[in-house]
Amino acid sequence: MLKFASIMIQSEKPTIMDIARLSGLSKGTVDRVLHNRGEVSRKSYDKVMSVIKELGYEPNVIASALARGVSRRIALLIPEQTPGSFWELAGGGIAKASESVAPLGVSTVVFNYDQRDAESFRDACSRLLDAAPSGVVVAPIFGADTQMFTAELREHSIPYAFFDTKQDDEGYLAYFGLPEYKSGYLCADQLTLDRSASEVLLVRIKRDPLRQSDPTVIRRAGFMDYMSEHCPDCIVRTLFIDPGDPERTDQELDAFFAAFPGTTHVAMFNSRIHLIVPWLERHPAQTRRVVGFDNLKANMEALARGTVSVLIAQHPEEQVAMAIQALTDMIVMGRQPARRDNYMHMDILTRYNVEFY
Amino acid sequence: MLKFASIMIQSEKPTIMDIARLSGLSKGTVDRVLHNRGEVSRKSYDKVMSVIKELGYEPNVIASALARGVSRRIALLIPEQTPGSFWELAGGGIAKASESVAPLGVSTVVFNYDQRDAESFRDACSRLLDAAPSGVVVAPIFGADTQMFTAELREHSIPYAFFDTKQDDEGYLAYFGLPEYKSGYLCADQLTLDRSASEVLLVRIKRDPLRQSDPTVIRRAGFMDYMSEHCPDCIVRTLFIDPGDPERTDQELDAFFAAFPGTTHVAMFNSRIHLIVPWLERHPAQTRRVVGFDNLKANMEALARGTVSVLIAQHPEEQVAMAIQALTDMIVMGRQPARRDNYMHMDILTRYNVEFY
DNA sequence: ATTTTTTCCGTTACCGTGCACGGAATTCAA
DNA sequence: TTGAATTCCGTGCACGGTAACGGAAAAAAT
Repeated sequence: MLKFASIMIQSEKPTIMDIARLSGLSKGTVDRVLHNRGEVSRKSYDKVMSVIKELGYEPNVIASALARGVSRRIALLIPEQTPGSFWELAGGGIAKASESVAPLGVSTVVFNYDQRDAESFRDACSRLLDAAPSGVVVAPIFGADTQMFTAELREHSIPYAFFDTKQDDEGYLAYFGLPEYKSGYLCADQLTLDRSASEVLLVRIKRDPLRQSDPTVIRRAGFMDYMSEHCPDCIVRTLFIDPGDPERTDQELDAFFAAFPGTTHVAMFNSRIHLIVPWLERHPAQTRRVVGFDNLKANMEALARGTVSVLIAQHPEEQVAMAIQALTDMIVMGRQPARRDNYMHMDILTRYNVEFY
Repeated sequence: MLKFASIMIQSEKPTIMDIARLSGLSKGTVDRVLHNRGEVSRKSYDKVMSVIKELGYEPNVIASALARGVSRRIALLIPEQTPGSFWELAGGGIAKASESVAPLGVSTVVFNYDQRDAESFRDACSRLLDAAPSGVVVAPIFGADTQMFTAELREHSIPYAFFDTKQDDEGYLAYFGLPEYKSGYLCADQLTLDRSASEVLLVRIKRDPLRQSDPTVIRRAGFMDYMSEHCPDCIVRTLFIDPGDPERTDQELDAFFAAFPGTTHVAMFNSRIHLIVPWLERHPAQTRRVVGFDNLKANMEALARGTVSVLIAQHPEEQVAMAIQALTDMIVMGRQPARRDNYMHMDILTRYNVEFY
C-alpha cells in the first residue's frame, strides 16, 4: 500500500484511460470529448469534463503526435530568400523551428513571392490555400492583398500569425516583430552616443510604390523624435538611392558629401546599409558614426571592419521561429499564446560583440 | 497509381520495420543493433547496418520517447536561486527548457548549493549521484571539488555540460558561456563611448577566498587591455565592497569619491551593479557613464531610470537552456553537439531597448 | 407495435519503438 | 550421438492517443 502511495507521488500523469475508467465510459468517448467532435451526450460530456478537471488531465502530446502521424502542416508566406537578404535570415529560423516542431508531428512548407510584384503574392496565396495547411505565418508586404488573404484564412478557420510587419486585422493569432517606433529612437541614441553629431544623413531606398506596408516609416518617426528631443540643433538630411544600381549610388553619395561635407553621422532604417559600405570604405575619414539595421552577413562584416559602428538586429530568425512555435502550440495543444502582440528585443551589435552572433 | 506516387513523394520516412524487412530479420534484431546491446551475430549486424545506411534511417524520437516512458532525468547543479540573483535567472531558463524537452521523455531536477560553502557543494554532488541522472549540467564554482565530481560522472559514463564557468577538464560534453575576455573588452568600449573618460572606477566584491573559479578575472583582463589600447591616459582605480553590508558600501563610496572627485565612469564585472545604484542615485551628477553586467531585475530597473548606462547581458537562461538541449540531444538521439565550447552572444542593454527583454 | 432513423458509445486496429520472454539454431561437452 | 549450454533471433505486449467502424439504445416515423 505504501509502495503504491510512493509511486503515486512520482507524479503519474493521468492518461486517457484513467479518465475513461473514472467516468465510466470508454476512451473513444473521452477522445471525442477532448476534440469535441460531437456524438457525445450532454450527460457524458459533462461527466468527462469534470473528471478531466478533477485529475488535471493534460494530453500527452507525443503520443498524440505519434498516433496522428506527421501530418499537420504550417505554411509560411514570405518574400524570396535571396542570398544575403533579410529574408534569407528568416529562412534560417524556419529551418531551426521546423526541426524543433517536427517531433510534435508538424511540418513546414514555404511559399515565396516577389516583394516587388503583388501578382506573385496573390499567386503564392492561392497555391498556399491549395495546400490546405493547418496554420499560416505571413510577412505581409502588400496590405490590401493580405487583407483578402487573411479573410479567406478566417473563413477556413485556419489560424495565422504575422511577423516583421503587422496588419490591421482582427483575426490574427499572434504577431512577432520589432517595436518600430522604439527602434528608431534607439537608432538615434546609438548614432549620437559620441555627442559630436551636428549634421546627419539618412539614406533611404527608392521604394516601389506598390509596396504598401513598410515598417521603416514608423521607425523614422521614432528617430526624428529622439533627434528633436536630444539634438535639436542637428541638421538631418535625406538621400534616396536605388538598390539596383551601385554605381549610381556611389555618384549620389559623392554629390551629397560634396554638397554637405560636414556630415559625419549616417543612418539607414532598413537592412541595406551594406549598399553604402563600399563608398564609406573609400572615404574612411568622412564619417564618425554609422548605424544600420539587421544582422545580414554583409552588414556584420562591415561592422567587424569598423565601417559600421552599430547594427540594430531584430533577428528575424527568432521572430519567425516564435511565430511557428505559437502556431504549433495552437494547432497541437489548442493553447492560445500568452500575448498577441509580441514586441521582440532589439540587439545592439558592435564590432566587439558581433562575432558571437 | 499516380495518387500513390504523389503520396510517396511525401517523404515516407523508413521505419524500423522497413529495415527489418529489407535485411530479412525482425525488428527485435534491428532494435538490438540500433542500441548495440549485443546478442546479434556479426553477419546480421553488418547487414542491418548497411540497410540503415542505405535507407538513411533515423529513429523516430517521439515513438522512442513514448515507448521508453518519461524516464530520462537531467540533473542541474547550481548555486541557490536567491530572488533577484543571477542564478534565479538561470532558473527561468531551466523551467523553459524543461518544458521543451518534456515531450521527448526527459525531465529535469535541480540540486542547489550554497556558493559560499564548499561543503554544501559536495553534499549536493552526492545527492545528485544518488538520483542516478542520465545527464548533468554544472555551474562550477569550486574548482577542485568539481574535478572530483566530474571524475565520478565519467566513471559512471554520465555525460555532463558546463555553463557560465568552464573547468579545465577533458571529459565535458559541452560548455555554454560568455567569451570572458571579450566581454571585458566590450565593457570598456561601452564605458568609454562618450570619449570623455579620464578617471575610471572599478567596483569589485570582496570574495570569499574559498571561491576558486571566478569568471570576472579574465573579464577584467580584457577590460584593462582595451583601456591601455584605447585610453592610455585614463586612470583606473579599484574599490572593494562587501555585498552583505549596504551601509558600509555607501560609506566606502563616499570616501572614494571624496578622495577622487574627478571619477566620472564606473564599471562592475559581476551582476551586482545594483548594489551601488542607491548611492549613484543620491549623487546623480557624479557619474557620466556606468556599465554593469547581467539582466537582473534590479539592474534593468536602474537602467530604465538612467542610473546605469549599459548592461552587458549574457542571458544565463539561454545558456542553461542550451546546455539542457545539448544533453538531451546526446541522451535521446546520441547526437554529439556541433561545438564543444559555445561562446554565446553578449547583449548590450540600454534604457531604450531594455523594456523588451 | 414494428420499422426506420438518429444519437451515442464501445471496440479495435493502428502509429513507431522498447524490451522481456521464450524458443530455435548452433556449439560444446559427454 | 545425445544432452546441455550458448548464441541468436522472432514474437508480442506496452506506451498514450486517434479515428474508423459498427452496433446498441433511444427517438421518430409508419
